[in-house]
Amino acid sequence: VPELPEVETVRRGIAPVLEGATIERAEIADVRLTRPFDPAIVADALVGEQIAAVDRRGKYLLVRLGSGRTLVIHLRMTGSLSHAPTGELPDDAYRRATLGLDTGTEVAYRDVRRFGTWELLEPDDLDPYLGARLGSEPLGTAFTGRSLARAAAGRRAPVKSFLLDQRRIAGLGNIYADEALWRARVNPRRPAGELTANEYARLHRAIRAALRRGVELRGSTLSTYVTPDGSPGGMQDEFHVYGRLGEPCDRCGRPIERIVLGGRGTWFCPHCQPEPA
DNA sequence: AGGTGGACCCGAACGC
DNA sequence: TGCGTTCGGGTCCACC
Repeated sequence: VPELPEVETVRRGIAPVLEGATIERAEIADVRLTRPFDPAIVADALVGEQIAAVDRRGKYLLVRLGSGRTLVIHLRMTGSLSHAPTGELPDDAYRRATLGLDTGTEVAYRDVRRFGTWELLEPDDLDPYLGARLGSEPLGTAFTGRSLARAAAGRRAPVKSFLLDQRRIAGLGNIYADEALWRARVNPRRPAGELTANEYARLHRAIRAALRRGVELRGSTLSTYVTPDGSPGGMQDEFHVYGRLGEPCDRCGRPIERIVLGGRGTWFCPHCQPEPA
Protein backbone atom coordinates (compact mmCIF):
# COMPACT_ATOMS: atom_id res chain seq x y z
CA VAL A 1 0.00 0.00 0.00
CA PRO A 2 2.08 2.92 -1.20
CA GLU A 3 1.77 5.92 1.09
CA LEU A 4 4.27 8.75 1.41
CA PRO A 5 7.20 6.60 2.65
CA GLU A 6 6.66 3.96 -0.02
CA VAL A 7 6.32 6.51 -2.82
CA GLU A 8 9.42 8.32 -1.57
CA THR A 9 11.30 5.01 -1.56
CA VAL A 10 10.23 4.35 -5.14
CA ARG A 11 11.31 7.86 -6.10
CA ARG A 12 14.75 7.46 -4.58
CA GLY A 13 15.22 4.15 -6.32
CA ILE A 14 14.04 5.17 -9.75
CA ALA A 15 15.26 8.79 -9.97
CA PRO A 16 18.93 7.89 -10.65
CA VAL A 17 17.77 5.59 -13.45
CA LEU A 18 15.47 8.12 -15.13
CA GLU A 19 17.15 11.48 -14.59
CA GLY A 20 19.12 12.61 -17.61
CA ALA A 21 17.90 9.72 -19.75
CA THR A 22 15.84 10.11 -22.90
CA ILE A 23 12.78 7.96 -23.57
CA GLU A 24 13.31 6.05 -26.82
CA ARG A 25 10.37 3.68 -26.60
CA ALA A 26 7.13 3.78 -24.63
CA GLU A 27 4.43 1.15 -24.43
CA ILE A 28 1.26 1.45 -22.38
CA ALA A 29 -0.65 -1.81 -22.30
CA ASP A 30 -3.65 -0.85 -20.17
CA VAL A 31 -6.39 1.57 -21.22
CA ARG A 32 -7.18 2.26 -17.57
CA LEU A 33 -3.75 3.76 -16.93
CA THR A 34 -4.27 6.91 -19.03
CA ARG A 35 -8.06 7.04 -19.08
CA PRO A 36 -9.80 8.98 -20.55
CA PHE A 37 -6.86 9.48 -22.92
CA ASP A 38 -5.73 6.98 -25.52
CA PRO A 39 -2.69 5.14 -24.13
CA ALA A 40 -1.03 5.02 -27.56
CA ILE A 41 -1.19 8.81 -27.88
CA VAL A 42 0.28 9.31 -24.40
CA ALA A 43 3.02 6.79 -25.17
CA ASP A 44 3.87 8.58 -28.45
CA ALA A 45 4.06 11.90 -26.62
CA LEU A 46 6.59 10.46 -24.16
CA VAL A 47 8.98 9.28 -26.87
CA GLY A 48 11.84 11.73 -27.38
CA GLU A 49 11.41 13.39 -24.00
CA GLN A 50 14.45 13.74 -21.80
CA ILE A 51 13.73 13.28 -18.10
CA ALA A 52 14.87 16.29 -16.09
CA ALA A 53 13.92 15.16 -12.57
CA VAL A 54 11.74 12.79 -10.58
CA ASP A 55 10.00 14.49 -7.67
CA ARG A 56 7.27 13.52 -5.24
CA ARG A 57 4.27 15.42 -3.94
CA GLY A 58 2.05 13.54 -1.48
CA LYS A 59 1.60 10.10 -3.02
CA TYR A 60 2.22 11.37 -6.56
CA LEU A 61 5.43 10.83 -8.48
CA LEU A 62 6.29 13.76 -10.76
CA VAL A 63 8.40 12.85 -13.76
CA ARG A 64 9.51 16.23 -15.10
CA LEU A 65 10.20 16.23 -18.81
CA GLY A 66 12.40 18.37 -20.99
CA SER A 67 9.43 19.90 -22.81
CA GLY A 68 8.11 21.26 -19.51
CA ARG A 69 5.36 18.69 -19.30
CA THR A 70 5.10 16.38 -16.31
CA LEU A 71 4.15 12.71 -16.21
CA VAL A 72 2.15 12.39 -13.00
CA ILE A 73 2.18 8.81 -11.71
CA HIS A 74 -0.03 7.54 -8.90
CA LEU A 75 0.61 3.98 -7.73
CA ARG A 76 -2.73 3.74 -5.92
CA MET A 77 -2.96 0.29 -4.32
CA THR A 78 -0.63 -2.06 -6.12
CA GLY A 79 1.45 -0.03 -8.54
CA SER A 80 5.23 -0.36 -8.58
CA LEU A 81 8.18 0.60 -10.75
CA SER A 82 11.24 -1.49 -11.48
CA HIS A 83 14.08 -1.40 -13.93
CA ALA A 84 16.34 -3.75 -15.82
CA PRO A 85 19.76 -2.22 -16.51
CA THR A 86 20.39 -4.69 -19.32
CA GLY A 87 17.05 -3.96 -20.91
CA GLU A 88 15.71 -7.44 -20.31
CA LEU A 89 12.73 -7.31 -17.99
CA PRO A 90 11.39 -10.64 -16.72
CA ASP A 91 7.99 -11.76 -18.05
CA ASP A 92 5.20 -10.31 -15.97
CA ALA A 93 1.48 -10.66 -16.61
CA TYR A 94 0.84 -7.54 -14.55
CA ARG A 95 3.19 -5.19 -16.37
CA ARG A 96 1.07 -2.30 -17.63
CA ALA A 97 3.71 -0.03 -19.18
CA THR A 98 7.32 -0.08 -20.32
CA LEU A 99 9.77 2.73 -21.00
CA GLY A 100 12.90 2.07 -23.05
CA LEU A 101 15.68 4.57 -22.29
CA ASP A 102 18.63 5.67 -24.41
CA THR A 103 20.88 4.34 -21.64
CA GLY A 104 19.81 0.79 -22.52
CA THR A 105 17.74 0.47 -19.38
CA GLU A 106 14.10 -0.58 -19.43
CA VAL A 107 11.71 0.68 -16.79
CA ALA A 108 8.57 -1.34 -16.04
CA TYR A 109 5.34 -0.24 -14.42
CA ARG A 110 3.53 -3.12 -12.71
CA ASP A 111 0.03 -2.94 -11.25
CA VAL A 112 -2.04 -5.98 -10.23
CA ARG A 113 -5.32 -4.20 -9.50
CA ARG A 114 -5.05 -1.54 -12.17
CA PHE A 115 -5.99 1.39 -9.96
CA GLY A 116 -2.85 3.33 -10.77
CA THR A 117 -2.79 6.31 -13.15
CA TRP A 118 -0.39 8.00 -15.58
CA GLU A 119 -1.36 11.54 -16.51
CA LEU A 120 0.69 13.68 -18.85
CA LEU A 121 0.13 17.31 -17.86
CA GLU A 122 1.02 20.49 -19.71
CA PRO A 123 3.31 22.91 -17.83
CA ASP A 124 0.49 25.24 -16.78
CA ASP A 125 -1.73 22.40 -15.61
CA LEU A 126 0.50 20.85 -12.96
CA ASP A 127 0.15 23.37 -10.13
CA PRO A 128 -3.64 23.64 -10.40
CA TYR A 129 -3.85 19.84 -10.56
CA LEU A 130 -1.83 19.34 -7.39
CA GLY A 131 -3.26 22.40 -5.65
CA ALA A 132 -6.79 21.09 -5.99
CA ARG A 133 -5.86 17.75 -4.47
CA LEU A 134 -3.07 18.18 -1.95
CA GLY A 135 -2.41 20.04 1.28
CA SER A 136 1.00 20.64 2.80
CA GLU A 137 3.81 18.11 2.86
CA PRO A 138 3.85 16.58 6.35
CA LEU A 139 7.66 16.43 6.35
CA GLY A 140 7.98 20.02 5.15
CA THR A 141 8.21 23.23 7.16
CA ALA A 142 4.70 24.52 6.39
CA PHE A 143 3.20 21.63 8.33
CA THR A 144 2.84 22.48 12.02
CA GLY A 145 0.64 21.46 14.92
CA ARG A 146 -1.00 24.85 14.74
CA SER A 147 -1.79 24.57 11.03
CA LEU A 148 -3.25 21.14 11.68
CA ALA A 149 -5.47 22.46 14.47
CA ARG A 150 -6.58 25.37 12.31
CA ALA A 151 -7.56 23.08 9.46
CA ALA A 152 -9.52 20.86 11.85
CA ALA A 153 -11.47 23.65 13.53
CA GLY A 154 -15.20 23.02 13.48
CA ARG A 155 -14.96 19.64 11.76
CA ARG A 156 -17.05 16.85 13.14
CA ALA A 157 -15.65 13.97 11.10
CA PRO A 158 -13.52 11.46 13.03
CA VAL A 159 -9.93 12.65 13.32
CA LYS A 160 -8.79 9.51 11.48
CA SER A 161 -10.91 10.47 8.43
CA PHE A 162 -9.57 14.02 8.68
CA LEU A 163 -5.99 12.73 8.59
CA LEU A 164 -6.73 10.75 5.44
CA ASP A 165 -8.00 13.82 3.56
CA GLN A 166 -5.14 14.55 1.14
CA ARG A 167 -6.25 18.18 0.83
CA ARG A 168 -5.24 18.62 4.48
CA ILE A 169 -2.13 16.46 4.72
CA ALA A 170 -0.53 15.10 1.57
CA GLY A 171 0.66 11.52 1.71
CA LEU A 172 -0.85 10.02 4.84
CA GLY A 173 -2.74 6.76 4.21
CA ASN A 174 -4.51 4.15 6.27
CA ILE A 175 -1.42 2.56 7.80
CA TYR A 176 0.49 5.66 8.86
CA ALA A 177 -2.68 7.41 10.07
CA ASP A 178 -3.36 4.58 12.53
CA GLU A 179 0.29 4.46 13.58
CA ALA A 180 0.42 8.23 14.12
CA LEU A 181 -2.76 8.22 16.21
CA TRP A 182 -1.33 5.46 18.39
CA ARG A 183 1.92 7.38 18.86
CA ALA A 184 -0.04 10.52 19.80
CA ARG A 185 -2.42 8.55 22.08
CA VAL A 186 -5.46 9.96 20.30
CA ASN A 187 -8.61 7.89 19.73
CA PRO A 188 -9.35 7.67 15.97
CA ARG A 189 -13.10 8.25 16.54
CA ARG A 190 -12.68 11.66 18.16
CA PRO A 191 -14.29 14.49 16.14
CA ALA A 192 -11.40 16.33 14.49
CA GLY A 193 -12.53 19.74 15.73
CA GLU A 194 -12.62 18.65 19.37
CA LEU A 195 -8.96 17.84 19.85
CA THR A 196 -7.00 20.25 22.04
CA ALA A 197 -4.04 22.30 20.84
CA ASN A 198 -1.81 20.01 22.86
CA GLU A 199 -3.25 16.94 21.17
CA TYR A 200 -2.62 18.48 17.75
CA ALA A 201 0.94 19.26 18.78
CA ARG A 202 1.38 15.59 19.72
CA LEU A 203 -0.33 14.42 16.55
CA HIS A 204 1.90 16.65 14.43
CA ARG A 205 5.02 15.15 16.01
CA ALA A 206 3.59 11.63 15.75
CA ILE A 207 2.76 11.98 12.05
CA ARG A 208 6.26 13.16 11.26
CA ALA A 209 7.88 10.47 13.38
CA ALA A 210 5.82 7.67 11.82
CA LEU A 211 6.48 8.89 8.27
CA ARG A 212 10.18 9.49 8.85
CA ARG A 213 10.60 6.02 10.31
CA GLY A 214 8.75 4.62 7.30
CA VAL A 215 11.11 6.39 4.90
CA GLU A 216 14.12 5.20 6.92
CA LEU A 217 12.97 1.60 6.66
CA ARG A 218 12.14 2.00 2.95
CA GLY A 219 8.41 1.59 3.48
CA SER A 220 6.30 -1.40 4.44
CA THR A 221 5.82 -4.50 2.33
CA LEU A 222 2.48 -6.26 2.90
CA SER A 223 1.67 -8.00 -0.36
CA THR A 224 2.76 -6.52 -3.65
CA TYR A 225 4.71 -3.40 -2.77
CA VAL A 226 8.46 -3.68 -3.17
CA THR A 227 11.19 -1.11 -3.61
CA PRO A 228 12.43 -0.50 -7.18
CA ASP A 229 15.38 -2.87 -6.67
CA GLY A 230 12.94 -5.64 -5.69
CA SER A 231 13.73 -5.81 -2.00
CA PRO A 232 11.01 -5.53 0.66
CA GLY A 233 10.69 -2.58 3.01
CA GLY A 234 11.09 -3.02 6.74
CA MET A 235 8.35 -0.89 8.28
CA GLN A 236 5.82 -3.76 8.49
CA ASP A 237 7.89 -5.25 11.32
CA GLU A 238 7.46 -2.11 13.40
CA PHE A 239 3.70 -1.60 13.19
CA HIS A 240 2.29 -0.81 16.61
CA VAL A 241 -1.38 -1.20 15.71
CA TYR A 242 -2.01 -1.67 11.97
CA GLY A 243 -3.29 -5.19 11.30
CA ARG A 244 -2.61 -6.29 14.88
CA LEU A 245 -6.12 -7.15 16.11
CA GLY A 246 -5.92 -8.91 19.48
CA GLU A 247 -2.16 -8.60 19.82
CA PRO A 248 -0.77 -6.84 22.90
CA CYS A 249 -0.19 -3.10 22.76
CA ASP A 250 3.53 -2.29 22.71
CA ARG A 251 2.96 0.27 25.48
CA CYS A 252 0.43 -1.25 27.88
CA GLY A 253 0.09 -4.89 26.82
CA ARG A 254 -3.67 -4.79 26.37
CA PRO A 255 -5.19 -6.17 23.15
CA ILE A 256 -5.42 -3.99 20.06
CA GLU A 257 -8.96 -3.44 18.76
CA ARG A 258 -10.28 -3.06 15.24
CA ILE A 259 -13.17 -0.89 14.10
CA VAL A 260 -14.29 0.48 10.73
CA LEU A 261 -14.12 4.25 10.21
CA GLY A 262 -15.09 5.87 6.94
CA GLY A 263 -15.15 2.40 5.41
CA ARG A 264 -11.57 1.71 6.43
CA GLY A 265 -10.10 -0.82 8.83
CA THR A 266 -8.87 1.06 11.88
CA TRP A 267 -6.67 -0.39 14.62
CA PHE A 268 -6.01 1.25 17.97
CA CYS A 269 -5.34 0.57 21.64
CA PRO A 270 -8.51 1.30 23.64
CA HIS A 271 -6.43 1.84 26.79
CA CYS A 272 -3.73 4.16 25.41
CA GLN A 273 -6.17 5.91 23.05
CA PRO A 274 -9.31 6.25 25.18
CA GLU A 275 -12.61 7.83 24.19
CA PRO A 276 -13.12 11.12 26.03
CA ALA A 277 -15.08 10.63 29.26
C1' DA B 1 -20.53 22.68 2.49
C1' DG B 2 -19.17 18.98 5.12
C1' DG B 3 -19.68 14.26 5.42
C1' DT B 4 -20.66 9.52 3.80
C1' DG B 5 -20.86 5.50 1.01
C1' DG B 6 -20.39 3.15 -3.40
C1' DA B 7 -17.56 2.23 -7.61
C1' DC B 8 -13.46 0.94 -9.49
C1' DC B 9 -10.12 -3.76 -9.48
C1' DC B 10 -8.57 -8.47 -8.52
C1' DG B 11 -5.89 -11.77 -5.63
C1' DA B 12 -6.09 -13.69 -1.11
C1' DA B 13 -8.53 -15.54 2.41
C1' DC B 14 -12.43 -17.60 3.90
C1' DG B 15 -16.93 -20.58 4.07
C1' DC B 16 -19.49 -24.43 2.76
C1' DT C 1 -11.44 -30.51 -4.03
C1' DG C 2 -13.67 -26.86 -5.73
C1' DC C 3 -16.66 -23.60 -5.97
C1' DG C 4 -18.64 -19.05 -4.50
C1' DT C 5 -18.29 -14.98 -1.45
C1' DT C 6 -16.02 -11.39 1.06
C1' DC C 7 -12.48 -8.18 1.84
C1' DG C 8 -9.48 -4.15 1.27
C1' DG C 9 -7.63 0.18 0.04
C1' DG C 10 -6.81 5.57 -2.61
C1' DT C 11 -9.41 8.48 -4.92
C1' DC C 12 -13.38 10.17 -7.31
C1' DC C 13 -18.12 11.03 -7.53
C1' DA C 14 -22.97 11.03 -6.42
C1' DC C 15 -25.86 12.02 -2.92
C1' DC C 16 -27.59 13.63 1.53
